[in-house]
Amino acid sequence: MDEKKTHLESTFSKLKKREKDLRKQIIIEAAEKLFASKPFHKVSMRDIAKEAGISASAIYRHFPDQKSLFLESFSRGTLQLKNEFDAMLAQNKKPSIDIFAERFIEYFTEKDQYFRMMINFFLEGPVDAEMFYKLSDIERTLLQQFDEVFIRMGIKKNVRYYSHALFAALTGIVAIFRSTPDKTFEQIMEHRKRIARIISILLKSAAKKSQSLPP
Amino acid sequence: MDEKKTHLESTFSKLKKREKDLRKQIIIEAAEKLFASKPFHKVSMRDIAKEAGISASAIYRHFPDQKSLFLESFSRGTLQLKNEFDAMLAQNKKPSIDIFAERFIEYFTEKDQYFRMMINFFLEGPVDAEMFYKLSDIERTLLQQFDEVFIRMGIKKNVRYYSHALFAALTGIVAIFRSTPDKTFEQIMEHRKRIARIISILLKSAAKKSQSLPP
DNA sequence: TGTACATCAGTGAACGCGCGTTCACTGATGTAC
DNA sequence: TGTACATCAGTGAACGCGCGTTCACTGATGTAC
Repeated sequence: MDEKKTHLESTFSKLKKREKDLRKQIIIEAAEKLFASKPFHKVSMRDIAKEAGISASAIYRHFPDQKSLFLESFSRGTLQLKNEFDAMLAQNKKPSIDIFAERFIEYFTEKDQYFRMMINFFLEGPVDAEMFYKLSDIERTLLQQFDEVFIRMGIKKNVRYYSHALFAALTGIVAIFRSTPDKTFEQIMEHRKRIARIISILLKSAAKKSQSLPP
Repeated sequence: MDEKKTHLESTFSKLKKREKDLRKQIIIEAAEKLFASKPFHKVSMRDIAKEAGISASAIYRHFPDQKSLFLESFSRGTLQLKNEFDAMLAQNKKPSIDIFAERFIEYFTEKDQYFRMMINFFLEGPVDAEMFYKLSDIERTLLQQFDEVFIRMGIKKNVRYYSHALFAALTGIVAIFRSTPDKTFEQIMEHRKRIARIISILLKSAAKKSQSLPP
């Protein structure tokens, strides 16, 4: 009886929690939509409220402040790529670095908001310690996944340098080749992938050489 | 007599022009100093005025608005690198791409303000047509200089792709590897150069292969 | 079943702030006669 | 040499605006007895 009551209570509070999460999700999705159309530091709480169909003050029932909202949006956004890379690593014993590079490009070309956020955090420094840890964590995770691919390709020395070179090059590619009035989304995507392929092929051939060298 | 008068007038007005330019320079240097310490969109006209030792409204005697001031600061800043690259190209018939890559890293590591500005313009889009042309011009010039180096190294096909790959990689390197409390300026510089060297060596070896292939 | 109370998402007005820019003005310097 | 006028860098107050956030309040829903 007592047990049953606890059980009911717990499912009930779970439902409530889920509802609350859904409300948060609506706000985050509104923010995300706006981030896609303008620089994220120009997205105001009033903008987000309007997009979500609520008043600005209501947002504060769900997020302590603007910074937390932005950060949560960003970490939800990038978590997905991390998960995809994990799945790719689990599925394929010896994956090629090409497909990781290509997926990176695809992902951040489609979710440009998050890319711009990432660069902004890099360039302007994180606002506080919490942000710093969360961002460092995301970066570290991506680099470790690249490391893993290079290790499985047989590289034994200086794996970190390969990962750094790849990560930097991919980031630069997305930063530089951007849509202009005379280029379509598809053309940008294609060009980014082409340049990314050049880099990953070069890194792969370097990796093969390093592999055949004596330890 | 008439001629002499004209001559005098012209040197006089030249003097006045120089004075005016010096005043502008003082304001730009004040802005530049502030850009080094915080995100440039957080640098206010009042900040700049205070740093320059004048009132905010006085700035408007020299620049029509904030955007023009920022743009002028940026284009003066990047012009220097363009000139250095021109000199390097004039001095050496067959320069190596390494030294261009290294100089790029050095330059933007020392003048991080301009790097952050450049990235910002890329990511958030130029404010108006004038800005767009000025920025496109700077980018095009840098790419052409890289093209020239690759051409002199003997590459005949797809030169543009090499330049794009290099430019993107270098940009990514400066964007990603940044100072943290536990890393000194020298360590950052060293790491950036190391990763840049990996990229430029890989591109160089690819260039050599492409050179030895039949046309 | 009915009543008093608690909880909490949401509202709209307001606060306080910093911003880019404008405006009327001052004072120094140069120019015309 | 003296006087009236023009030019222009610079000043400090003010304007108008948008921002993040707070506050007193409402109304719906659940809880206790």
